[in-house]
Amino acid sequence: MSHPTIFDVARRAGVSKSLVSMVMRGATNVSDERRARVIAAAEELGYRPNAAAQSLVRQKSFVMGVIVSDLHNTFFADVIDGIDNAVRSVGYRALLVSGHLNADRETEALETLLRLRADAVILAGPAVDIDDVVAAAASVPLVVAGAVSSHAAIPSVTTDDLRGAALAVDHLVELGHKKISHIDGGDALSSRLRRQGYEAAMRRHGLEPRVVSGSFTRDGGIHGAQTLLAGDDEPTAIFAANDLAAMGVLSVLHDSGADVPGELSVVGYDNTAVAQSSPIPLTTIDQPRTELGEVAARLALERINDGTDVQSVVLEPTLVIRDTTVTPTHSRQ
Amino acid sequence: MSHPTIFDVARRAGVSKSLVSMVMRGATNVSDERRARVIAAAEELGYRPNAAAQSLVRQKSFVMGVIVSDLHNTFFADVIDGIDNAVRSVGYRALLVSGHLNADRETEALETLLRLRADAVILAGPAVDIDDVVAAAASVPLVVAGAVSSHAAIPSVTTDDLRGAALAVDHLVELGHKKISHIDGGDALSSRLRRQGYEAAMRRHGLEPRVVSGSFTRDGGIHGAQTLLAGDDEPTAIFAANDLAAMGVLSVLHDSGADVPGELSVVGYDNTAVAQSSPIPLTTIDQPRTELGEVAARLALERINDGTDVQSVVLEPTLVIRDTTVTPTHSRQ
DNA sequence: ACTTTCCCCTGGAACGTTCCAGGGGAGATA
DNA sequence: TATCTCCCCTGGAACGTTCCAGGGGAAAGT
Repeated sequence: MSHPTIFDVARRAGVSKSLVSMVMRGATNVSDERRARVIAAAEELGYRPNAAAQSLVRQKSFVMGVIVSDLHNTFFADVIDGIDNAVRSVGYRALLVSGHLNADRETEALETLLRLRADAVILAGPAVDIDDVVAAAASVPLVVAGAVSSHAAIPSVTTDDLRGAALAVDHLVELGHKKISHIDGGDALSSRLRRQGYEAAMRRHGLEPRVVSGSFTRDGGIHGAQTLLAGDDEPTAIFAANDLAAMGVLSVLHDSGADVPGELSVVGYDNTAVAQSSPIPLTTIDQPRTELGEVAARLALERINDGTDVQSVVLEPTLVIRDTTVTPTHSRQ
Repeated sequence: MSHPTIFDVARRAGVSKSLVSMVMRGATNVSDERRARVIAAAEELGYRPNAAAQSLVRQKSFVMGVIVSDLHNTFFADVIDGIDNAVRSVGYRALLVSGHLNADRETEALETLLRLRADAVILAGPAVDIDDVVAAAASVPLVVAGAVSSHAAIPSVTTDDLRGAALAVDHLVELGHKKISHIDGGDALSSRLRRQGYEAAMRRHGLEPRVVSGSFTRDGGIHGAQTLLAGDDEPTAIFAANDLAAMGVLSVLHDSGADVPGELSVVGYDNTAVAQSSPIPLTTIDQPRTELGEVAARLALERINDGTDVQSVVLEPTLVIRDTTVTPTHSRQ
């Protein structure tokens, strides 16, 4: 049950602990014969270096701590893939702690990672008040991924929500739509940006924006769609705050017998799994999630290595055209 | 940037390192005055105990390692919630490593956790060949969650797929369906069990089972549904291997203009987010995911504490009735 | 034959904790 | 006054590594 140490290996191989250490770290100035003996002994005993002891003496853990605000959101799965890739290639390991969408739990997660002496910490979509985190940032490089950091000392990597909303509007306008309504996502920062992007793009096209309030949930989409259908000036296209809300819109349209996309086009945001697996695959805005993680990891690694401050990064979203958007039918136009 | 140690705190508080250690661990036999001084000093310096050093000397890390086979699958998000809850309440921390649905990466993840000297490891839905893991099980308690372990030395926690399939069939039969087809999920163990459960339940009701091959993906559902619709004996209900496949079925039915659930009822499996957020919310079989994690964590903790071997556990699935299943229309019956 | 060089190896100190044996001093007891 | 308790505190050893200074011996140079 208990773990063999470097001494156990040394004894079995008939060499000193130092020689075992050298072999394990791949030093070159070791005779082939001794090296083979050490490797054999280590194998036989099932020896594994104790990372805690290594971390202590090396003053470095080669651990990239990652706090995942919400594991239920597959958005972060891709971000983590990106982090993991970037980090593995330079000999680091990504260790994840779940934040459970809860500020206290995130603070706790950060504490755990700091005690473990992670060399840097990436906050993936933090819900925690960033000010609580700033103090910690004094002892470890910190990077925020997928949310804007409100604090200058903490760099963040995000995508451009203003631009994403413009992409959606441009696409619909190009198809010939003029009456394009937006169901917004509430008070969250990214919701505000998407709304502003929508409004600006509409005006740029000489169209009148029309926003109804909603949320980042299926129900938000349902309410928004109901409001829009009840009005006397039905739109020909709806741009929802995210995919979940778009699914709500689709369900209202399905129940009311409206034909999608024949009568009404729908665009979501985020390109989540539901957008793909929906009965009618959803046109949506994609964020480069994996890249988001990769860039965040790179920033963090840079800060570990030279300690210099790094800039925040904003990445470009893209449009993914699927089956919920077409040219509006003439009768409705 | 660098972290203060127990000595820094001791110097600032004017006491010995041992006293600081005692205060940090909440020992009672310390005078109030000294305790206050130590706490103040620790606070001022931003002192955080070094978990690596603690782990070394205590010969215990209070880390529960978790290998998550697939972060993109929200199934595991709930499992992890369960693990985290169970583990936190006894002073442990769950540290996650992503397996990226890849046997090599999982082996690597296990290696990482073993080097960190996690006190136990939970494999959540492992894709790795369990035999590769058995050797590791000699040095650390191991528990498999959400998949059946083929090895006696490694206990597992799963839900009863045979029973889940029976639940689906019973529900449809109760509604009056007789022609119930199953689109299976391929070769995976759980797919086989669901198919067997379906077949057994059908025979129990005196009905003839009809299985078409598919997979655990949207495409699998699409192909299966196309096969069924092309045949001359259309079913009145389809039981898909999982929710994703069911979404594929729904999309084929949507395209062909078939009314769901009026003409055809559909049942999925897993109760994933798509089941809820689908335009027509999906009737499906739910696995007690959180409980799965909790039980796995409890088994692991038991093995840490008394080292005795523990039994595998099988939990009960439940039926979640939503909008894709109704009594078949007379004309079709 | 003596020194130098080089290769391969070794022991000791250090990393930041915990825990244990023991010590100083105040108050109680004789 | 001398002894005993008890409370609070301290220093040292240990945990499993890495890294450094240095050592032994063979080969090479003088």
